[in-house]
Amino acid sequence: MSDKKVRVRFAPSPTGGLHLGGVRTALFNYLFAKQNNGDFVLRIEDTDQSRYVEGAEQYIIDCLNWCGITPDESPVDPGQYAPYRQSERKSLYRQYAEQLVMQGHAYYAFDTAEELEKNRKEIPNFQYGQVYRDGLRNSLSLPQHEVDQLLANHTPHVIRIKVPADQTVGFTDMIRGRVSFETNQVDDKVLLKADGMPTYHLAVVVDDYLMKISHAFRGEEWLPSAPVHLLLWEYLGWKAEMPQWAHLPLILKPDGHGKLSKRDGARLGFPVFALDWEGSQGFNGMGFLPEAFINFLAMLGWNDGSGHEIFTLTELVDKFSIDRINKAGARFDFEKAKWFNAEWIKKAKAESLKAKVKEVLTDKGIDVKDDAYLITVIDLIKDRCTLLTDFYQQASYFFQIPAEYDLNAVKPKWSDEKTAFFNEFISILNKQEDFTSANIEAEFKLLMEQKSLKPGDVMLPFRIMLVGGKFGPHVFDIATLLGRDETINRIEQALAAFTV
RNA sequence: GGCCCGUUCGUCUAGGGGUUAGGACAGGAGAUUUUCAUUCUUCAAACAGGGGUUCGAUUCCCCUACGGGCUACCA
Repeated sequence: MSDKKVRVRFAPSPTGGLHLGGVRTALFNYLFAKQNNGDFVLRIEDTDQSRYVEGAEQYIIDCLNWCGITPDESPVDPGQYAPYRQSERKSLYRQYAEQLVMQGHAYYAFDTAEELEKNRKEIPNFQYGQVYRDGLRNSLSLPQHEVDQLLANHTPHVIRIKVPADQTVGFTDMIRGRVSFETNQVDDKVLLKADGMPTYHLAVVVDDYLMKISHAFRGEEWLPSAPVHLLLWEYLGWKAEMPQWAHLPLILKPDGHGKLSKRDGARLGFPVFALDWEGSQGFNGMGFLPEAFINFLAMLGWNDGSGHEIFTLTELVDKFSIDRINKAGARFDFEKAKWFNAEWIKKAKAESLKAKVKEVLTDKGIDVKDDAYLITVIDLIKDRCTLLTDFYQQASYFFQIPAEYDLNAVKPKWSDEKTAFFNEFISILNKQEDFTSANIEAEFKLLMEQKSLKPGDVMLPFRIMLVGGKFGPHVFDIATLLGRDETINRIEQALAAFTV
């Protein structure tokens, strides 16, 4: 690999969209490529057209872009090895499949789906391989003239790899080390389907070779099919150029058993997609910062050993190392994901949050006119927001009078003295020259003492008058920001509501 | 069933032949803030089991158990 440029490919299937595991694979691919000044290639795996979802391809690109990952080569930005959609490379695959047949490493199989179904049902541990292939309808078992006849008649058929007997094939995984398989356990996988499309097995080998891929990261679920790929690299005569593989640990369900699936999101109330997809809300829509999303995804199965957990994409590129990727699957923890987001919001400058917060507020019908005012508000409240959507609850009262008050917190203990206090406070505010937080607070406390009231008697009511509830930053800071007129207005409105 | 991969607090993990087995999230308690958060302090919480190897194994090896993945003309 030293004399070869690093080229890493990410090959998502557009049939199911991009979920958590997919984005993480993309991320690790990207980190490794960038760290080695290599290329990050996006190849779209649409071999099964029947399951293709309209718009999926653009969705994948949007997801990567949202995460800050830009492919060096992709269907929209092709490089010298274009095209990058498998469906557009269809003609390439047949010749290699036929070549394998010619060399005796593959064969034509004419069995129908029903016949195979029947065998699988009736024969325990049936697999299309060396044990049963002679009794099935293929170019190995049938006489040559019959095979020629079937082919001439365009009888539907597939091309299968002929897996050899009694061999051990193995490779060194970048994460797991030596992994090996007995060929006797491997079945004759289909390489070319009856419709002429390649299966993943053929396509991935041919494309990785033609696109000069040097390293390939994929999910652990692919490990069992590695021997087929190994054999293919060997039979095609490209063994020396086979990429190095890394099989990533799976992301598991937060509860119960198995790998994380789309249904888990709906069931447990968290996103499994980066962006909204097929009617389910993504991390973006739920109020996650892409920086936080990437950060927490990277830490799911990897760490730099320092104990640090907050990293930017750039830092990740710098620190990333394959040997620090874990072997075991990681359970997805939404609480931890939210913690990452809260950390990123706290860390962010108000200015960089502005556009996103504005969008959240606008969606809720709040018209933000003054950007400088918004910046001040964001600085005041961002430490108490976990998701971007929290900015609505935390900021709305800076822009509109509370729609309702937490009356339970004030009404039971309300008294005429308190009404008098606030009426008097209004007239003080009217006369006050400097409407600063400190001044208002001083006046408030002075009046409080004159009236022999305790802070507990009037501080909370004042907050509820301005905010509507028991939350938010220092109440006098809020009053200053609202301004004299609005503060007085809110006291008056609330007084009316409290004394009904 | 067969094959492959894995196994440290509830979760994500650090560590690695001799450690009080460390951190983070979540949880408990407290301080600060006369709101809610933030922040800070603090508590509880783990090496799957059995055999080896060794003066000594959580760490290395084997077995078992458990978990996961694959076993399609899906990826």
